[in-house]
Amino acid sequence: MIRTNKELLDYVSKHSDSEGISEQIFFPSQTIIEQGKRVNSVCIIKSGIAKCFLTEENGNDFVEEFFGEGEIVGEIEIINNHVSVCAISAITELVIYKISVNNFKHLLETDKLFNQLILKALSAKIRYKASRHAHNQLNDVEANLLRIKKEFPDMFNAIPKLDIANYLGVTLRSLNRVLSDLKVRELI
Amino acid sequence: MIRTNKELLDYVSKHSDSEGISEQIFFPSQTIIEQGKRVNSVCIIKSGIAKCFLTEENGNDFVEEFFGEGEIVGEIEIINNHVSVCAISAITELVIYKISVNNFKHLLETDKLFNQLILKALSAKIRYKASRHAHNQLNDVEANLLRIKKEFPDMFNAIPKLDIANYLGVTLRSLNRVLSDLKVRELI
DNA sequence: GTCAATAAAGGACATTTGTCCCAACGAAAT
DNA sequence: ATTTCGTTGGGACAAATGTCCTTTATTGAC
Repeated sequence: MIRTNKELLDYVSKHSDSEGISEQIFFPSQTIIEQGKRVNSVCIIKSGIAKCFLTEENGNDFVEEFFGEGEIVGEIEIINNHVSVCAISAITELVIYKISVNNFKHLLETDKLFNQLILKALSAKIRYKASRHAHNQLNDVEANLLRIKKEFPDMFNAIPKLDIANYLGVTLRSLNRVLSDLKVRELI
Repeated sequence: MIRTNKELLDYVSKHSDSEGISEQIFFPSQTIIEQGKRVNSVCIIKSGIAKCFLTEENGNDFVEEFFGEGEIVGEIEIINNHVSVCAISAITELVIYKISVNNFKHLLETDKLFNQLILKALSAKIRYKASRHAHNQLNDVEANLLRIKKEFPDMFNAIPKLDIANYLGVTLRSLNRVLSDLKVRELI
């Protein structure tokens, strides 16, 4: 449920003393990337949890993913030269490695290992999006909830309920209903 | 609604006389890639429409995307060295360019332009998956249907209804209900 | 030509989820 | 101390979607 990318984190922390990589701290609820805006650097999470989400015209949010250590954000926008489709904001306190656009492009072109790590990171994102959304669409809230709870039993202590509801694509009311029902049936 | 990638198609057709690229024809309902199996070549669609879908344990299908000219399949599995999460099958008659695993890896490492085209193709897949699934989760069937109908007005003549229902993540019954309701209200 | 399999259409009812409320609690600000 | 606001919890009802079943064409296999 919380995506990580250890290989990429290892690479970046080994190169973190280089000139092109800096560190930055964000506090809970701070925004790292805004939806619909141009991205001016790529970020890799050193520690903490962030949410990647999308706000629809009607004001509803959908949480695409929760990102943990080693996950990268902003790379898609730079590769495709587009504004961001999603917003990224900190859930816990967050430490990130920041790479400028030019540095990122330069690494991608000159560093074979980095290029491969990015290809792998993109492929991994597609894989888990595919299976996650298929599950989400094909099962009811209870099944989806039990599934993520299994992956991350402590989620309710780490992530606000509204974010979890938005990750499941349902209202907070529905999440609460399913939760209290599971408690009655002693399944949770 | 039907994804295409003109840039990639141009590249591949220019190189299609090289030794590493062959052509192959598939007929409607034939399988190009099986779910859960190792992939032994990358395919780029020259013409026709294919569906990329995932079958859950309960037997239900979810259609991830419809692929048209220039879309690539199998690259994710090779980059991440995994079995396929999805299956690919032909909806119309299909002509594909086939690149062997080794040739694909070789191109990725030695041809800067090809490398960039693959990075872009992966990023594009993530972008449209993100916005598509957010819409799907946050709106009802009617809204989702009208949205794809706008993109591809002729879809019901090109794609079986069950596939469209599985793309929307609902049952055929629900799709029919919405359709007849729209007809009554003369919105379709 | 016949038969099985597949696609399409929809009735009737059950279940799931959303909407609109109201209420309690705790954290942070004044 | 009071106020405000975000978070949590849930009742009552409405709306959306699923399940199960029946029917009608159509196509392809034999």
